[in-house]
Amino acid sequence: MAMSSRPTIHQVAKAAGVSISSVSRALNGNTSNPEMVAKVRAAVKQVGYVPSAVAQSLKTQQTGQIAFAMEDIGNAAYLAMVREIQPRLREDGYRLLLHATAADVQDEIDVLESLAQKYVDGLILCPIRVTDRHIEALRSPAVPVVVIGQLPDHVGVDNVRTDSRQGARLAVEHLYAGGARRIAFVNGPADTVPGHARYAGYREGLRACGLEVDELLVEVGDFQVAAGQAATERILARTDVDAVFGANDLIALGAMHALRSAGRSIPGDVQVAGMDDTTLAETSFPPLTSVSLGSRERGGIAAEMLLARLHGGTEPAQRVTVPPSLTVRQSTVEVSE
Amino acid sequence: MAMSSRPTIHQVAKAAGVSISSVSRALNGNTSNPEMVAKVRAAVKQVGYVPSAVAQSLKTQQTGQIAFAMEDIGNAAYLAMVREIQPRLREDGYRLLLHATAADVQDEIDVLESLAQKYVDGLILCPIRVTDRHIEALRSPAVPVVVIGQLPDHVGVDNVRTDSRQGARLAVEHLYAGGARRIAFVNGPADTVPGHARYAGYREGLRACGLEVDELLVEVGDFQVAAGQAATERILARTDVDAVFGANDLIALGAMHALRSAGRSIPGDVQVAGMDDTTLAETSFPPLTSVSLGSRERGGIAAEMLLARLHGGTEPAQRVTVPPSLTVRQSTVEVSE
DNA sequence: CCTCCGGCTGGAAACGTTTCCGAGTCATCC
DNA sequence: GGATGACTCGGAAACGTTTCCAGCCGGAGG
Repeated sequence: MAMSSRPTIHQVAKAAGVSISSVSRALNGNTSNPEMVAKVRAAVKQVGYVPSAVAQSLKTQQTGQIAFAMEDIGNAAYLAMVREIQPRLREDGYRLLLHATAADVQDEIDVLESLAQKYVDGLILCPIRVTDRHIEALRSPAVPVVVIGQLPDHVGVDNVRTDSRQGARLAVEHLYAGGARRIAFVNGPADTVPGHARYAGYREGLRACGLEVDELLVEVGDFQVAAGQAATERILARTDVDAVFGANDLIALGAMHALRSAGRSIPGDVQVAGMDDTTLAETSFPPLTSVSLGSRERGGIAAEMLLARLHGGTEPAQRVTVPPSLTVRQSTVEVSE
Repeated sequence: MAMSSRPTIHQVAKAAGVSISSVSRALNGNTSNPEMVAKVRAAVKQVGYVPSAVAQSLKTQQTGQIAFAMEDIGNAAYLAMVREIQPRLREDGYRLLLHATAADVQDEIDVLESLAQKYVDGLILCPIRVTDRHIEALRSPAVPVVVIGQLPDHVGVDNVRTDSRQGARLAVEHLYAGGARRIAFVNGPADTVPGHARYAGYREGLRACGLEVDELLVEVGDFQVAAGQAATERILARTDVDAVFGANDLIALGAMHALRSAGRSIPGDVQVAGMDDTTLAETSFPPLTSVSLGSRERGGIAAEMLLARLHGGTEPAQRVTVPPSLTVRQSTVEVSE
């Protein structure tokens, strides 16, 4: 168990009868002498040498690691990103470090500040809120950072975002087209960036359809199934609806449960739409119409941007916007034109 | 952007007018002189010093990182583990590294062998198959390893497992108690450890209930919704069933879709049960009865075991078995006794 | 034949810490 | 008052690599 410590490059050098510099060169392909390479290879195998990643990092100033920080990996949107990011990074030989911040601002700041420890070569960050302290910490990060999500214009950081406001509007318009006139909205916390944008999109969509905003139709909870269900029940208790738009798929799922319990059929009596287009939407009953915010795509793009920086890209900070799109399934009424 | 490199302990020493050893001591709490500490703190703030994690690692031989390797983070069972593991590790100051092996044996071996690079202090591994090469690589790992899943007895590695065979049996017996006599089974790949065990448990359960195994009732796909749906359709096309047991929740969800399409009510006409007791089971319609294999719990235990090793635990390899339990929801018939 | 040049090799200096060890300071105790 | 001890601090070695540099050798050219 407590083996003597692993062999170092010195033992290899001794076994091969050459200097450590020659071993290093042979292993890193900086030698043209095939004999030397063979000798070193043999010695490596003989002593069972594996280079120390830490020592290499110290010398080369690269760790081969990239961090991804988000609220909670349990959230399907972040999950989709991870599933896209990890393989891409791996392709380029990077390992992935996961930070779950639990939506704690201090945690996010900590992550940003700990970058100066240089334990990773780069960071992909999904802040749920953007505070002044975030902006301050993003001013000159110790390593390249890509932010996924909304960000004030003046922050000079690579950024990939979507337009969830526009997405919310799409959903509302679709529900309207399907015949809905009393469209309820169940939101997540209003003081989060997504919560704010989705609410704005909801109102915008109503206005575009010529409908008034009726606060009786709006409820807030968090971004979870139970909250969606409870919020929908509150709405049903006080007014009539013919559609419910959930600020994410979990909320919409909760809404479906509440509606079913109240004896409403979907989409016959009430249409339901969600947001994020996660696998939950595909597999729910009935399958849920959902606004796709391109999570996978955003993850992939963020990874590409970060890798480009790490490969020496030095152009000014980029910004990419992934447009939302609507995936229509059976929880809403589709109008063929 | 390309700032001059971050200040080192040397700049701090110079700024404070003391030696680097004093700086190190002051920062690590090995100094009793408060003046010295104050002076150093001030200098640190002044030059904006943050210690290099890499250099510290090299010197202390610890990285503060732990790896978790599993098939696919998209799998809800692994997700549950991660959500349990990450906060626990974080409590003790460890960062989490994620490896998704895509069920590739070579990948898993690579992870094990790369441990010799010492880029992490420990590993939690969820192998989907256990080959001789696994066992060989586990013989004397460079850092402590905890395996989640079945493992031959003679492998001297900390191990936390569940009894999915027993779990499958529980499900079958529950379906039988609810009145089912033709209980179909939709499995994942039979050559995986879970696939094998669950099939064995299914047969065992039937036998315990005095039922015969009818191969017409058994189908195999992979552990996904679509496969579960397709497999269920194949079964329905050739025989009658009054219950379907899916080898995981995704399969069971697919089965529910297939049954509904075929016009069967759940649980009236056909009962359905799944396995893993993921959030999907809670949120599906109707909520899915599912066998819990204690994923969260196993993750937590694995984390504890690993941390115990890292804190110097030197007792022989432990094995913990988490018993399966049944979570009954509306997709099956409960018999009150 | 001597010089110059190019290619390999080995020694040594980094990378940024922690920690061992010896030297110095000060107070205490005989 | 001098020796002894307890403490603190600075220098230097170490952790395991990569890479610069100088030296060596052989071959080619004058």
